[in-house]
Amino acid sequence: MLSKKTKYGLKALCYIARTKGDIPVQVGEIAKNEQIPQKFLESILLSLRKAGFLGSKKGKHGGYYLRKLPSEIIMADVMRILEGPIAMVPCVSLNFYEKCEDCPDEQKCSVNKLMIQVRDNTLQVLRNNTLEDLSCDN
Amino acid sequence: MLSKKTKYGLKALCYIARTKGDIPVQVGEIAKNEQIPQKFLESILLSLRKAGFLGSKKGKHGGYYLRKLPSEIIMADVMRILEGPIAMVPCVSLNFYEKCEDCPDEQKCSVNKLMIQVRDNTLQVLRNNTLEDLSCDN
DNA sequence: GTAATTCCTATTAAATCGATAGGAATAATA
DNA sequence: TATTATTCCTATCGATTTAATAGGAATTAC
Repeated sequence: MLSKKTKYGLKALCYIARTKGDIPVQVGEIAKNEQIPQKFLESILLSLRKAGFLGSKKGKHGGYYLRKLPSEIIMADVMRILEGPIAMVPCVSLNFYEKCEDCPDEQKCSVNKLMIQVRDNTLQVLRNNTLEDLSCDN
Repeated sequence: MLSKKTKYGLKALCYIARTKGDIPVQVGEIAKNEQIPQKFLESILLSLRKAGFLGSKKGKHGGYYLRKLPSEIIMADVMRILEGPIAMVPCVSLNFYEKCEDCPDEQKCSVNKLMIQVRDNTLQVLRNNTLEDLSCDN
């Protein structure tokens, strides 16, 4: 299941993407319009900023803005920051690989084989979708 | 992330599938060979039995056996029993649909659109893989 | 210097997951 | 019939994760 963090984060990115203004978008405004707990959203946008997707301006009239074009923000990358590994088991994760302690031989593990397929298909979708594709204009 | 329940369940199904004998396979044997807590495994096999994948025999020399051919046991169905919904959000789940309380219009929700694609691609894999395909023979 | 905002850390509350406990029901067999 | 071995069932516990809240420091506009 998708965490609320990820869901909120994606919605916030969309919100920012469709705000065509010069001034940064404030957390309070997003929280209000997207019905997201403000303090929670603060921490989410902070991590998106640290990951390089967002820039911020502090103080009065501060807020967040995109640091790249929506078409350059790949969903796979966003998901990895917000949700963590895309793979369903660490032993098939490309970016968060970990060996399973209970599995003597990964090559022969049936679960491993299946989850590699799932991962590849999920990745295909997430790599081909950018923030622009989410049609945030509605 | 895949729950241990699902992982254990899949491994147990494989174990049973590759046991070519007339007598049912006992929980204790599977637990020992696959390094799964026995009591936990009991409850997992019980749910797989209730879902119709396994049959059981009680009492001495009892155990579990497959009720279908491995080639007839679809991974998507097993996953739904063990792991729950395949979709990452309830609003795009085919078998466990639920409306998002925070989303005014599903048709226009950007997260919804993305997750439908992820679901479809995941389903394609899980529907095309059966217990037989997990190559449990190794 | 005041108000408004991001930034940071800590804490709490709730939910879920993984595992355990204890025993009832059932069946084989000596 | 008694004993043993197994599935079956319910309840609970502990740990972890998730979602949300709290409080205030740092920064900036005016």
